[in-house]
Amino acid sequence: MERIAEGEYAVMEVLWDEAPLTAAEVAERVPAERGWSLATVKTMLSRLLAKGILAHEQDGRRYLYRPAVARDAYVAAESGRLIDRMFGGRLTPLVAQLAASDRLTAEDIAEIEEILKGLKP
Amino acid sequence: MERIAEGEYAVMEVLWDEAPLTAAEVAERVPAERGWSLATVKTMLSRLLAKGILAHEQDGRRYLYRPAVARDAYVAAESGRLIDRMFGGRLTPLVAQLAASDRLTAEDIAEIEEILKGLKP
DNA sequence: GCAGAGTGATTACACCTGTAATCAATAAAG
DNA sequence: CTTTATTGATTACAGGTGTAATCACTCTGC
Repeated sequence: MERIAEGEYAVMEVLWDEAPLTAAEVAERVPAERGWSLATVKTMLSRLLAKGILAHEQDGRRYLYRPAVARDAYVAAESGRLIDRMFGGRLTPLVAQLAASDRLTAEDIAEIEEILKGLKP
Repeated sequence: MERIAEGEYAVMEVLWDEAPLTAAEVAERVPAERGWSLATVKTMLSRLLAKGILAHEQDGRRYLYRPAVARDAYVAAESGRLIDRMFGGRLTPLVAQLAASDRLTAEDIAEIEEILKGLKP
């Protein structure tokens, strides 16, 4: 699966949330902090199309864009890449790392334990 | 903290493992799959120096390179970025995601439970 | 002393990314 | 019909990255 650049990811967030949308609708929904022009959004859409991350269908004179890659699938791939690169492919050291850096609240811990319990046969 | 590009990361792995090293020594230790020339390694070293990720000390006619950023600190920062971007800053959905994608062995689960237990007051 | 090997510095170049502007076609408004 | 607004396509351009080659020194071995 092709990588999604940081900026492109902002566009995908929009379309994963709601699709299909026109270019203009996507531009409206991109977080305002980006301060993007419509032109910039259109560039992102073209690149995502070229990468096969988006698909589009004709709607009169314009296109409707929709994700061609599920968010879950992408997020799983990207997390896997990070874990492979930094933790030798193992999740345990990541958890240890985050634990050691105080990023886990008591609530997080409880939730994670819950998830893990559900995995045991 | 400046980002470390994918290729640069391979150089950092070497130096986090053993330092200080000369450019030639780093080149020897970079994974052979990369197929890098010495020149390429030197470029990486220069860029990492410019970014302040590496430091160097003179050793006669050449330099000895050593990390200026601890591996743990970098890995924590980078993991945090991913988690912020993809999981709204929460670790729980990451674990859920990985759990759902079959990346956790029974052993992993046990280890993570062990870690979490150690965190509880 | 001179030729060759090793070293950092400088330069190169294509591709990706962020951030658009411009263009050509067409639909909408008047 | 003619002007205007929309829309996708094409082009632009600087900065980062992968992947080096070349240059200018300077030790080392003869």
